[in-house]
Amino acid sequence: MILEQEITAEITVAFKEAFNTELPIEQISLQPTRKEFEGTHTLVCFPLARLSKTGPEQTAQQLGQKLQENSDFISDFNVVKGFLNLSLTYKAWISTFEELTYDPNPGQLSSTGKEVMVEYSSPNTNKPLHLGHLRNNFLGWSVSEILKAAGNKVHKVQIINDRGIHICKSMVAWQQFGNGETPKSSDKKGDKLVGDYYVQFDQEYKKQISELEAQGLSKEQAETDAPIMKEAKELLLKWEDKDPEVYELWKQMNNWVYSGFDATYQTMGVDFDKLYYESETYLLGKEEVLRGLDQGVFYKKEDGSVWVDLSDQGLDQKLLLRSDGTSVYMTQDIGTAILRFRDFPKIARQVYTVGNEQEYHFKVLFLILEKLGYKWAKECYHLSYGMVDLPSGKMKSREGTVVDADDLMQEMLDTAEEHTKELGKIEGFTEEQARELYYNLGLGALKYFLLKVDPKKRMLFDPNESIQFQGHTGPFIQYTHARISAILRKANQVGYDELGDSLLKLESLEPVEIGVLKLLANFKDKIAEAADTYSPDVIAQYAYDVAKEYNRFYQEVSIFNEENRDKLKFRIAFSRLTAQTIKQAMGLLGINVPERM
RNA sequence: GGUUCCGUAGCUCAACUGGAUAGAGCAACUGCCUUCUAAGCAGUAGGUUGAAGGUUCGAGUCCUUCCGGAAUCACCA
Repeated sequence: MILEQEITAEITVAFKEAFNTELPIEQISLQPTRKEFEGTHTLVCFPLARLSKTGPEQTAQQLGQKLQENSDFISDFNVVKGFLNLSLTYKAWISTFEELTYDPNPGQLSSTGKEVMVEYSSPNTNKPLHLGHLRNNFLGWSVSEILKAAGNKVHKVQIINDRGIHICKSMVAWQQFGNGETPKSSDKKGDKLVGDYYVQFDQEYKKQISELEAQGLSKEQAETDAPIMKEAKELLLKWEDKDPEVYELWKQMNNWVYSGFDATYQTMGVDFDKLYYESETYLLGKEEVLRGLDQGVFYKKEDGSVWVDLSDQGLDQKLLLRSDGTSVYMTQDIGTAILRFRDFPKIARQVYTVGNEQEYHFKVLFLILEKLGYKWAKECYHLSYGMVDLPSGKMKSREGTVVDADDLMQEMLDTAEEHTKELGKIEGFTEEQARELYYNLGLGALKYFLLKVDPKKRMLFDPNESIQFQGHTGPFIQYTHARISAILRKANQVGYDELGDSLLKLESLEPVEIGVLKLLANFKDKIAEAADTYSPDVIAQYAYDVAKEYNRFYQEVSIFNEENRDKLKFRIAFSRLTAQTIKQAMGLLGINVPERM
């Protein structure tokens, strides 16, 4: 990246000399040279033709000439149409390598001095986590790491929707059908147990509705009259009144869920710095809505419900408080946002990692916060990601097509084990090391699969076709790292792992080596790009490119059979730098890279 | 119906934000293990970028109109 700055600087100078005109830096579009042409960097000269007052091709030609004459690191050039392809001297590449190798903060951009909050996960406490949550968590966690690497201080948080009618449904079902079942007594994960009662509530509810309908009630009437639903609503009221018995049950069932979630989070390898609970923020949201009402930002309808009118923004009217004074989803989110900026007054940006089905909700939320007079409202950002679809379409719990997070992760571990054993690669592994490897490979494959895709886009997951371990996958990249590790172990044994003054004595580089170096030099740029666009897929693609290019080198060039000792030492140091870069890039995705596999 | 997003090889995804002959992986086919790990490497084949217009040196990318799909528009969360 420093390389590109230097090239850009040289171009500016050369342009002025050649055409006697200033070339504004933003006009310089430097891009990687396509592999069918000679060179590594390409300057697009079409836009420059206007300034140079000659054709694009001539511009490129003259500019190339000047660069070659004046620059001590541009060795050659060629022009194809308006494209100026530049080749750099091997010395330029060696000094690039040197810079990277002795970089005291590899993979870490200098501090921006900014604090960022990233919210992700935020599940309901009535259903176990599923495939969609996996994408959400991996994304949010990875974006957090990328933002850190880009020089920000990051707070990872989530809001837990622990309050509301949904949890009351599980409570009612448990009271009616549970016979005092606990996670311990049934040996079930707490979130699964509570989830089962939620399903049971739904079944019972439907049964009661059809019974009532059979008795001649209308559908709407049956839905409100069903005894089990009445009971759930009653429970919610009691909860709001802090009825001790109800509150106790609520707490107990939520705790079951939390311990179940914790186990899942641990397997996923994600964590949080702070948790927010809806039960602790919704009252603040209510206050804010009432304050807004006083200030005339909102208005009240005859039935007592409170609304905001966003028709001047091209949106509709939106309910903020029900006629009975209870809060809705939006109310809680208003409270949460405000509380967060109170807790962390310095945060410059708040990122909400939430599915794209809620785009409208967040648009409205941010507008409301602005109307309430919060200046930071424009710093709120909805990191909207696409759903994970199954071949049959959307996941539907009613149709039993939900892919459970725990099950899927376990399946990945099993597949990893199967593959590894098939390949006969666990010689000399202890039981524990083998298990660790299966975990790293299984989760690596899963995380890579979910993160390599542009977050904004919906993606497809076919449960019948297991996630690949070959090709453009996590294990491919992990494998490259393991191979390099083997080389480094050997180098350490044979004693060639010190670079010494070998770099000074090198007289050439292989094209593949330059290919890898060019990629390695891009790492920080990629981090910046990924941070700017909240896109772990940029890093995923990058790690793949590095691994792919290194494998080419590995195949073409021998390390330990190299007779020239300086070359040999360089290749080892070069391999080490590659491994380090792969490790860091994969680390940003939450993927561990093994030393052996 | 209004709004927003999407449509690229048989399948899953890219394309440096308007740049060269649209690239990878999987699946298919052909080579490469007595040499640092073949979860690898090299190659063949596969495309009218949903369609038609337009903008310009240049369009998968921007504009218009169609076609097809998704999300959203609740006193649900």
